[in-house]
Amino acid sequence: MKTLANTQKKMDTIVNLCKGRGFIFPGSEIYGGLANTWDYGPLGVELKNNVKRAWWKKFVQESQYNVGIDTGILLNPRVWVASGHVGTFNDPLIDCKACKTRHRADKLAEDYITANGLTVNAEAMDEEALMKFIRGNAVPCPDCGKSDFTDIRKFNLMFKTFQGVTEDSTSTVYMRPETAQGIFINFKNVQRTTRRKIPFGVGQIGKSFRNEITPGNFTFRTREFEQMEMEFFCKPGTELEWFDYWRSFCRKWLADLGISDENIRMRDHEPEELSHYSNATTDFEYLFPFGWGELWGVASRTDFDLTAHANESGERMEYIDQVNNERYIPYVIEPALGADRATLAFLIDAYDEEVLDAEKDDTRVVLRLHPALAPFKCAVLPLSKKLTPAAEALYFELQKEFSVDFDETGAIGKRYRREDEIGTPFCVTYDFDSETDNCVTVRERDTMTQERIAISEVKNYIGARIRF
RNA sequence: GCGGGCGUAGCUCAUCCGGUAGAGCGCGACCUUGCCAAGGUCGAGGUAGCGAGUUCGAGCCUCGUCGCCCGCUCCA
Repeated sequence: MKTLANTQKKMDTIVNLCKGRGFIFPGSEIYGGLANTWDYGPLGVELKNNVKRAWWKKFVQESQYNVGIDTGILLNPRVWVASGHVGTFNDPLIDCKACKTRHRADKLAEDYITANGLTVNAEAMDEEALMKFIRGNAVPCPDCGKSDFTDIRKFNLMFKTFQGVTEDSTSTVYMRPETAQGIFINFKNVQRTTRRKIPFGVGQIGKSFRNEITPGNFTFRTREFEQMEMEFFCKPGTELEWFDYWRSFCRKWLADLGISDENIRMRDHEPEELSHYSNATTDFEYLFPFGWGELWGVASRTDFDLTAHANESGERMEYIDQVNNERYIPYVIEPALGADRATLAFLIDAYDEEVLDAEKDDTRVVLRLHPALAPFKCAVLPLSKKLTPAAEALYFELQKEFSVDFDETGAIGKRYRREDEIGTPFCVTYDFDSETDNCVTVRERDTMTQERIAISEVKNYIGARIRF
């Protein structure tokens, strides 16, 4: 079995499969679309839900440490002051009128100051001061050398909207750019109500919004996206042990769901690359057709967030260890995974083209998805339309247990192919003998092998094979 | 925002010099077959992105507009 190389051609193939079979559609299509928005279709929503379910199962349901939460997309704006998003998500941008390139005004000023050995501080300048400095010193454009810039425009990476019916500044709220802060601000609520002792974690799945300047690469980078994040609270000094623990845990989760080892790499951030709040960060990168892209960021965030919220809100964010009679602000390990990216990675990794007969140009397209992720767990296929009523009875029965497809049109081989293409791991064929022997043929996607199974056993047979 | 490309059926595309739209695949029905695609017959589906202009006549020429894609700027 040869896997198609991860090329742009493969990306196009995946996008077409997604559009053609109902995994992912371009957003707002009948209105001509809306750039970089995507809608999950009937198969896509099953796949993505399964990815989320698989995450929740391992990170919350089965975890001895963790619990779940679901917090608001709209939070008090001060949350974002505390987290630093209001400050750092505002980049002052200007365009060079001569060569039409775009620059960050603060960077321009800073570079000019360094180059000319000046002693002023660009960081301390506000918008107006920056503009004055750039115009006053005729700071040149690094691309064309001229000094002819537009005014500064603020580019806020947070989506802004208004709470209440009046659009005045006092009612401004932001749509969260990450789910993490909803967890931090509920740290005390969760700890108190669950009576958890450190270490423990809180997981959350939900949408986040970032006004990215350059989205793209299908669902890899979109302005509206879904995250699966966990904040794990531990005692200061133990954070690097837990950092390693959760890195391995994440790695195993990916492997267990069938992601190819050679398509995953772990990249540790260099000290100078680390965010201001982090003392260690590892990116899990997946080899997408467009190159290595971040899939999962595992960061040791120290006590940055809880301390920031303590300062901004005036609330104490300490944990009181009653056994050892000590109190401290916990350190945090954060594994943050994009649900859309993960879904895309699973799709790409599962995609396979199997040449069955080169001469006849006969190629089987197979999505080798882990059965737990597959949109349909099985398809019920009556061998003849005459058998539809009896096959339907089985279909309705199985549907109570898991998602099942039903297809009565076309040759049986063609129907197998259709199911292969959408990753259905099992096909249940109801034939003329089924009427008398009460058995059906269960055909497997990966091996194309068949087994005769009693109708009463089908539910258990498949049920046992789709578990994760 | 700038530069480039594109917009005809669900998909891929054709339509020669402007003469009121066609194929393959896919889809559906029926027949045939009856466990691994492509058999036969029939069929559904298009205001050529939208608008204006030129012309006797525009998918094709001109202008505008909308949208998408690719690059660049940027991405705690």
